[in-house]
Amino acid sequence: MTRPVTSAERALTALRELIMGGELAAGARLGEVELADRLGVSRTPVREALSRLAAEGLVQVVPNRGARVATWTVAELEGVFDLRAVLEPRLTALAVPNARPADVDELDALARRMCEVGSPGPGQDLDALVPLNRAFHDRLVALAGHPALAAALAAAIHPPIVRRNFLTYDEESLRRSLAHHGEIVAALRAGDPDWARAVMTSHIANARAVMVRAARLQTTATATPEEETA
Amino acid sequence: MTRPVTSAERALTALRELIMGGELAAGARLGEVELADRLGVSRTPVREALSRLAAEGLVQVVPNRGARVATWTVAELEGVFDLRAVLEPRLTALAVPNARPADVDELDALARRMCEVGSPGPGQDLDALVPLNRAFHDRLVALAGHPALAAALAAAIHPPIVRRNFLTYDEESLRRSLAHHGEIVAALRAGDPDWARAVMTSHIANARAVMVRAARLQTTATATPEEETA
DNA sequence: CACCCCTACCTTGCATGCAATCGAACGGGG
DNA sequence: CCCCGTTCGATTGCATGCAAGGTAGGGGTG
Repeated sequence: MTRPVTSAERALTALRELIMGGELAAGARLGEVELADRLGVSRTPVREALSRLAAEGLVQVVPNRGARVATWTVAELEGVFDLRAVLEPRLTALAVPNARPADVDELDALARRMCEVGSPGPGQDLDALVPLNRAFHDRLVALAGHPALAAALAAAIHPPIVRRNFLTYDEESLRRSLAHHGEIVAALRAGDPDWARAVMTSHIANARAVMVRAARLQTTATATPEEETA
Repeated sequence: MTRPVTSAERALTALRELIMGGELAAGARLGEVELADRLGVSRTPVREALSRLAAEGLVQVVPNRGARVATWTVAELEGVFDLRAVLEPRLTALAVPNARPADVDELDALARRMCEVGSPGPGQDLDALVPLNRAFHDRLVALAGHPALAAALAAAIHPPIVRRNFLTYDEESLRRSLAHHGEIVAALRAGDPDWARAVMTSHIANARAVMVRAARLQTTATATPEEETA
């Protein structure tokens, strides 16, 4: 997570944010000059960013025909959650013996903060939840100390990632999800890998149910393919 | 597997081959101009290829300081095999219901061919084994019909992939490995996912033992860090 | 003699220009 | 009226030029 200093990296992160944030709709055309203007750089770093995003699976590039924001089907989304259901519990269990008290405290803080901004009431801010959630899971991934597993997870998740994640959670599922984070912290503190693994399994299953339902709604809602550039 | 038509794609595949084939040693410096000359293109497609290879994990890029062929430790290699031990058996089991007789025949042909060129004797050709093995596993991945799992696997494996894979197999392990391919074909024909999964689990465990041993030998042999460009 | 600084070269990073390719609109023929 | 060939426009793909940053080597000083 180094500060992007080169133009290419800025373009990369900016584009990622644009796509993940939903500002560039799925299937939207990504013209090089247009993006270059928008980001204030030349086409070269934009091309590099598009290339890397294509490798990540966030955009699809057809030679001589430009790039588009990647789309995914409900089946693909379900596949991703199948995979998360296998990998993330393992990863969580691996994190348990590596978690030092300071690490657990950090995760605890994140979990509590998520409960604050995620609970219904005046302080609710669902947009703030997304980065907190990423921070929580990233921290957990780092604790597992398993680069290959992390790479596999990143490769599988990046594409259909939780685009505008928590906006699709119903209240009950969201409460469950937030509770899971707290329970994972508890399992870490207890040093119980099996417990942590089980909670994460529930966590993914819960998320899966939410996302699949949302995807179904979305695809039926936008049955007519839309064509927009921004 | 489309024929690379653009220079960037040719550079990408060429570089991959160069690295995977061992012509570019791990840690070797990858100068843009040098590679451009070597591949007969300009620096632009080379840069793009390096970028994408960095995303794949085959090379490491430090801003303003160029790219090097990625190196990996024994621990990382073990991590990769941990992951394969989880993912590939699942994937194999998924392939079972999707495998049509024609597909099984194709895999059967590959397995038999591998036995031919892999068995000790006058016809032995270990170099020919590598592409056959890749074809076999790729075919299996395709049959599973699980893009996310395939992406995760590719992300995890690509880096420390089977570089000059079978050269490190001792005779007994190689025989086991070849037998596994045949047995997987049998499990597919029988339509038994559990059988297929079990064989693949053994297959990965066997490969793991071989690769880890080879990596240990190699790292102790080249204890002094070498610095070479080609 | 060791350490530090300064300079010069090399490499990367980015912008821009030109050629090739693709898509679409237009006109002609069936 | 519909279909096909052709031309024009737009966009990508690649090469090259220039500037910024980094590294290595040499000279000077403590």
